[in-house]
Amino acid sequence: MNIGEAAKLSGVNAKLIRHYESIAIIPKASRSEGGYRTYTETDVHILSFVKRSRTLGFSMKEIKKLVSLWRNKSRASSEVKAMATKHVEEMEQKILELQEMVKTLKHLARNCHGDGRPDCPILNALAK
Amino acid sequence: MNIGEAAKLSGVNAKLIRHYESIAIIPKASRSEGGYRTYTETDVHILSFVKRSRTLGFSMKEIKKLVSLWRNKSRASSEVKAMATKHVEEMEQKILELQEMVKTLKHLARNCHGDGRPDCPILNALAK
DNA sequence: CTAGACCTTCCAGCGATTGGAAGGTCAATA
DNA sequence: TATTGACCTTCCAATCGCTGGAAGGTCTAG
Repeated sequence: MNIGEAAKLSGVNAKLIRHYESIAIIPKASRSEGGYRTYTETDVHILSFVKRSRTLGFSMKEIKKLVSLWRNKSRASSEVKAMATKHVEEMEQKILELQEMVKTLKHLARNCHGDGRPDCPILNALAK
Repeated sequence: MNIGEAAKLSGVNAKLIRHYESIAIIPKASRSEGGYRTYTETDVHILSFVKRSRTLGFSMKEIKKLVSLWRNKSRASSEVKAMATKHVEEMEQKILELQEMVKTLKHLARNCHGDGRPDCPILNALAK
C-alpha cells in the first residue's frame, strides 16, 4: 500500500510518516517502480505502536528504543519496565508542577475583581 | 548597569535577556558609548516579571501581553483575569491528560514482571 | 600594555511536528 | 490518446523557548 493508506490505517499522517522515516524511528520503506513508498501490515502496526507511544507521552528517543525492543524478538521486559517507570515519574513531577501553578494562579485570580478598575492583584503578584 | 548584572539581579541569564529583547518581550535597552546594553532597576523589575510569568507557565505571547498590561498604567484587570483563567483551564486539561497517561502506564507496568523474560505486556499493549 | 572578564552580533541546533513550493506518477475519464 | 486531478516525491522553512558556539569588540586591574 502507499503512504496515504498507511496513514489512514495507522492514524499517523503521511507527512509525519516520512519524518519518522527520516529520523530513523521506523525502517526505510521499500519503493515502487515509480518511487512511491510501499507499506505492509507490519509497517502499519509499527506506526500504530509509535502513535500510541506518543499518546502516552514518550519522547521520540524513547520510542525509538521501544520500537527496537518491540521489533527484537527478545523483548527483555526489564528495560521496558524501567523506561515506563521513569516516564511515569517524570509525568508525576510535571503534574505536581502544573498543580502548583494552577493553585497559585487560582489564588491570584480569586482576589482579582476582573473589571475595568486598575490595580490588578495578578499583575502585582507577577511583579514581585 | 550592564546586562550581566541585570541577569544576576533578575535571575534571567544574559543570553535570554538579549533574546527577549529581540522578540520584543522587553523594550530595547539603551546603549553605553561602547555599545553595551544598559539597564535600570525598572528593567530588572520587568525581567523578574517575565521570569515569574514563565514559572507560572504562561507562553511568551501571553507574557508579552501581560507585560504591556503591566507597563500601562491602566491595568484593566478584566483582561488579565481572563488570561489567567484561560491559562488555568489549559493547565488543568494538561493535568488530566498526564494523569490519564500515568494511570495507563502504571497499570501496564504492574503487569510487567520486569525481568529478562520476553513477552512484555507494556510492549504488547503499545502494539495494539 | 596586556590579560581576562565582560560585552557584541550572528548563526545553528534542540524536539516534534507542520506548512508550502515545485515537481513526478498514476488511474480514470473525455 | 490526452488530460485532469488525486496522490506521491524532495527540500526548505517555520513554530516555541531557549541554548550553544564562533568571532570579535570593550573595559578594568595589575
